[in-house]
Amino acid sequence: MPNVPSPTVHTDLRAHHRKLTRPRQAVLAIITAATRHLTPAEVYRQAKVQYPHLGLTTVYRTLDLLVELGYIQRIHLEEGCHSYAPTARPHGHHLVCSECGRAEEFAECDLDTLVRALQTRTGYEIQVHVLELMGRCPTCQTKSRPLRARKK
Amino acid sequence: MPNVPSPTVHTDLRAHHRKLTRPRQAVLAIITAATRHLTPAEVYRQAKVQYPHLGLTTVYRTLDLLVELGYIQRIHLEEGCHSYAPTARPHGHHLVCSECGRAEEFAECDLDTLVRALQTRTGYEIQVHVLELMGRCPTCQTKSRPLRARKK
DNA sequence: TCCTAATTGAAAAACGTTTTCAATTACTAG
DNA sequence: CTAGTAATTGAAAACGTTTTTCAATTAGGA
Repeated sequence: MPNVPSPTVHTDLRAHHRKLTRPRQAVLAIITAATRHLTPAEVYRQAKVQYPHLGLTTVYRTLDLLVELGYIQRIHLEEGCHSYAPTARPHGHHLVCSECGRAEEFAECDLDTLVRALQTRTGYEIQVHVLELMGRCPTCQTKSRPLRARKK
Repeated sequence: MPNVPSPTVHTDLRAHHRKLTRPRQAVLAIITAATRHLTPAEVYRQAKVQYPHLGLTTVYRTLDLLVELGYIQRIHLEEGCHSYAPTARPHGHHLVCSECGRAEEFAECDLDTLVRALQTRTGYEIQVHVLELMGRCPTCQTKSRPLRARKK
């Protein structure tokens, strides 16, 4: 049962003189239903099932569009930057293990106070923040501390 | 006045059977003196002044090495992922204007509570945090506000 | 139903990054 | 100080990802 695009998306698109095409529906269905962040290539592969004629170029363009409209957000990971995730889940920050690359996601970030103070002091209008934490995950802590962890 | 590599780096390298070569010295001088994050390409351009024969490949390799040794850290920004910044200066955070690229630096960041909570919850040993804020600086705010900033 | 602007996909170009490899270089042992 | 060796180098090529180009197609308002 293919995901029916929410009426809101439809309306939003119309408001911007954009069209709700079949390729877009396919991309939308995949990315909004995603339980984890997906790379454009992953979205492409999955959305092709629903609409086999889909082109990769269109996936990129649609993801851009959805970010613009605020339906999804672009996130940055250590390995192969640039994944996308539905905005529904309020914005995820990441805690990344610097040894094995494993990552945990967390939502809370108590930056409002800081952001407000900085806005006042600098006059900037702060729109986005990127917060990344790095450390060693429990598993890597148990392994002997690696003197020379060479990446293959 | 070319930056003399700190004796510590020298020692660290020797301990790992690595060499302190001229190309590495050039990269080291640039990245450790950087007042803001630099992309590999920027490091390349700047380090070439000191050592014109430098190759881009070597810049990538040296940056990797310095991250491994903990002298610099890789950070992720919205535009053109992957920049590097010296770890030395205990964390300077940046507030970057997304229009003109101007950046302010700030030191305070009240993440201790968050960090402690996350350590408890996830079992990670959190070592580093990167916090970047983006917005519009006062000057750019006075310029016409872009209703639909289309990326060129 | 027609018209037009928006959208599409394929191919090619443009990135940023990594790999390969023969030549060079810095350190170490003698 | 010199020779030997392993680490390092840069150019070129390979790579994967993202963007651009462009003619053909399509959705939705008139």
